[in-house]
Amino acid sequence: MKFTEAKSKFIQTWGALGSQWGINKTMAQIHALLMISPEPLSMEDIMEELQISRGNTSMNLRALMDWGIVFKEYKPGERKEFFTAEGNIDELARKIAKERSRREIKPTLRVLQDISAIDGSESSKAAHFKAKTEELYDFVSRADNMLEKIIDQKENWITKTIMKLMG
Amino acid sequence: MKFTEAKSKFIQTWGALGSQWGINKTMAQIHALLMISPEPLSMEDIMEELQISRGNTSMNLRALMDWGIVFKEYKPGERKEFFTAEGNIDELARKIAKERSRREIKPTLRVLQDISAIDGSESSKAAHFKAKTEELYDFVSRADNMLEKIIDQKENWITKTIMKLMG
DNA sequence: TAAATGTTTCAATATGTTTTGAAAGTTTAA
DNA sequence: TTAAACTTTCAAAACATATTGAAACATTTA
Repeated sequence: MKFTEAKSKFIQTWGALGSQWGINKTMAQIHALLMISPEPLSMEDIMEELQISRGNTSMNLRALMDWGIVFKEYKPGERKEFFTAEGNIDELARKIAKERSRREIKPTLRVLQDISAIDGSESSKAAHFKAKTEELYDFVSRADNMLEKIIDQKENWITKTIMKLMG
Repeated sequence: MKFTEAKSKFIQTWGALGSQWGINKTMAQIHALLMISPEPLSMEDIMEELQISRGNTSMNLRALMDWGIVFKEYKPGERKEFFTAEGNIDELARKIAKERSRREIKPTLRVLQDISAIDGSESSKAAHFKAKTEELYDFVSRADNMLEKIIDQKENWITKTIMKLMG
């Protein structure tokens, strides 16, 4: 396979993966492009490379910066803004895990806690509901704790975690 | 909060969570409904409760059965088919993790392996690309292994994993 | 066998999301 | 201060995905 082909395949694959995980395609593609670029890229570069509009590029760069996985850079003598992706993959994964926990798991836990507070003696259906949602709360909350434990092992967390699990 | 309100809130929340994770809303809602129902439900029951069409119900029930987290049941004397959700939450999580690994992580690994096989000596850009995709392959493959290790601890895997991580 | 009961399929439609591009906004340099 | 260089915003348009519902299909019972 040629470099250009491999590059395009990588960007497409990363984009498709993003969609499956609720991240929009362009956002994932911009991230892919920045990740494999040895040099910071300008907005123009990105637009040109991915053939997308200025507005689209701008909005998705902002979203990536909100996630903390893309950074703005200034080059001396250049008025344009340049962008780079988090280069360390461990760090990248930690940031994504943290954000998803904050944006999705934590709010879900709050809802589960709220609704499992209903009166279970009202009916047997209510009792079953209460039991199930409590069980779910318990599970999700443990899973979230586990996630935190794993990603809090600053360096080389994947390797460290596997080691501990094998012991 | 009243039972009916709590129930509807649960179904809505589960549906929204599903969308964020690339699972369609109705599919997640049907699953939520079955999960909190003490009795198996018929297609009619589901249509009525969620106010959705027969076709939609049928397709999403099939998808849930493909995932192995909803089962078809027959009641003696009844001609209709009834449906139940996997009742054990640990088992539910294991099945979902397994399926996502199979459907998404494994194919991504194959692509990463393919594209990181390019000739890196062609240019410094190609070299950087090769290095990055190799690094990514390495990481994703370790993460997938970790996931497998975690979910292979049949019972109470969440608790077991936390214990090991604390030691 | 035909009628009744039930399920699946799929083209058309509705709904939801992303993308565009031009206008408005911002910053810099002279 | 004004013009030039650049970025952001947002309504409209394009695109993608989910949903409907009626017809086709399957199974059971009489």
